[in-house]
Amino acid sequence: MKEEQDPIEIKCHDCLDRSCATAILDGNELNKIFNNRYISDVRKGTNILNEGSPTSHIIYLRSGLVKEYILRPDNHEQILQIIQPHSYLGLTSLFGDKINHYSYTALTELRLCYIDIDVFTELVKTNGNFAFEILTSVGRENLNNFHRFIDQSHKKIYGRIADVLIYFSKVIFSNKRFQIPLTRQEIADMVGTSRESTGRVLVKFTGEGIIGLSGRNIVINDMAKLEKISRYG
Amino acid sequence: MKEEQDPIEIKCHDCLDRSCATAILDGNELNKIFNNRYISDVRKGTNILNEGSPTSHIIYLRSGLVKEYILRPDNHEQILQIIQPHSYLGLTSLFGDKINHYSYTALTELRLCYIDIDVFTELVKTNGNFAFEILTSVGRENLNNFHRFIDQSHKKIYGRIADVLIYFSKVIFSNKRFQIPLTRQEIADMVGTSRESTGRVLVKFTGEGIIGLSGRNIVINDMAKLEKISRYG
DNA sequence: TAAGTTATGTGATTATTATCACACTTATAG
DNA sequence: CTATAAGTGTGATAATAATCACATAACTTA
Repeated sequence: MKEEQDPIEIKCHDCLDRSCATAILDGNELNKIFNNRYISDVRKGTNILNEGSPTSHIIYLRSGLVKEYILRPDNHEQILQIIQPHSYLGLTSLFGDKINHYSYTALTELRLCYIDIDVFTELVKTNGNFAFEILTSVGRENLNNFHRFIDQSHKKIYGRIADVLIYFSKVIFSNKRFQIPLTRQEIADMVGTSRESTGRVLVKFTGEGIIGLSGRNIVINDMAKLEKISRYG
Repeated sequence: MKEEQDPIEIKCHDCLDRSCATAILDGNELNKIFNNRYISDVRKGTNILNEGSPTSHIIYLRSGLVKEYILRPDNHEQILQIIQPHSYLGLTSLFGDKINHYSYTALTELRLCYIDIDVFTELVKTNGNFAFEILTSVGRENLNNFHRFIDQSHKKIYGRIADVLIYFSKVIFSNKRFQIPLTRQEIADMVGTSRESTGRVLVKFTGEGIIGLSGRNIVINDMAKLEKISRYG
């Protein structure tokens, strides 16, 4: 945990990474968060939360990428989503039984803010507009995840892998050229196939000139074709 | 729409079907709902909402069973969940873009309460505790659906069908003997397989004495075995 | 830099399930 | 109560992807 780049004087109010929802809070409320948060920088590969553990803090992701997953009975991971900066980790779990239902691991270096759960809950309960904002973002996130899942459930692996490539290119990196922060096994874990099948599909796409591939470095040469595969493959 | 059994004099406050969340509302707030709701009785097979339509009301399910589904590009339905009495339809969709993301069809006769969306939203925004309650139930519902989906995504059809049977027996009917309110095709639509495969599995289960089957009438003879299939099949 | 670990690629085989074609049964509407 | 539609069961075949077994490559770390 290093705080040099974020000296204690920078209050939540002035934080460049603050979430949209906090725009609704007044100075007083923001101070409540400020006085009950701590910043943590963690490195790639760090396990942040495990499913089944009690929720003591809301974790806000200021920078970096996180994978959200569950461990299946056969010891395979099922990756639910890649979480981007300016999101809260595990909000959904929070309002139920205060148990984390998913696990979180850092895919890159991260900067996190831990906010005390009671303070956060208090804000939700006393500020209906804030609650509404949080509701909206939880709802939207759920909808996205759900749709991705449903979508995939009736696609063949070609379509599923195409989806992952499009997702990273468009949503995460906004670039046709990117370095995917996942192993082949993890890509497989996202779409529910085997490592071998995943590799085979990537090699096939490369052979057909749809993508360029070198280890984890990927270039999408023919987005139109990839989208077609996503739809009909 | 018949209202004989529910004369206009019965206010929300005295409604036997009212939701848990409304326990948080005071008399004044309940009256706001009362003055902006209407009751509708619909029969089996009625389409209540279509995905893509704008959300004008919150619909509260007082009695009956509803299927929530989306239409996939290949014109097959994907059933997301069977909704039981005392739930709101489409809450998740509500807080985002005010567009219904799922379709709803009555599996049995229903009694519904339509509540004006603006009135409902107002209550959420002005009563943080109510918001919190709604958040909690949305969160829980999402979690359940999500887990069911993830669970199924790595199971073979035997396990999936077993899940459906267990679900109806335990969750919906609390009985080992029940009449499933779905066609074979709809069971298939719940678990993402084909009608034929679904039928074959049911016949196989019957042959092994795990269930008794006569049309839509089902008895679970060997719950332990069914649960084993759900886990390892 | 060497040794060990982790990640990846590839072929052969097998398991699982979709699909097609058709017979048969049960509802539903006039 | 009959005609039409909707729902269901069954066998044969084909498509899809998992699994296994092994070779190779790329990272770690002492």
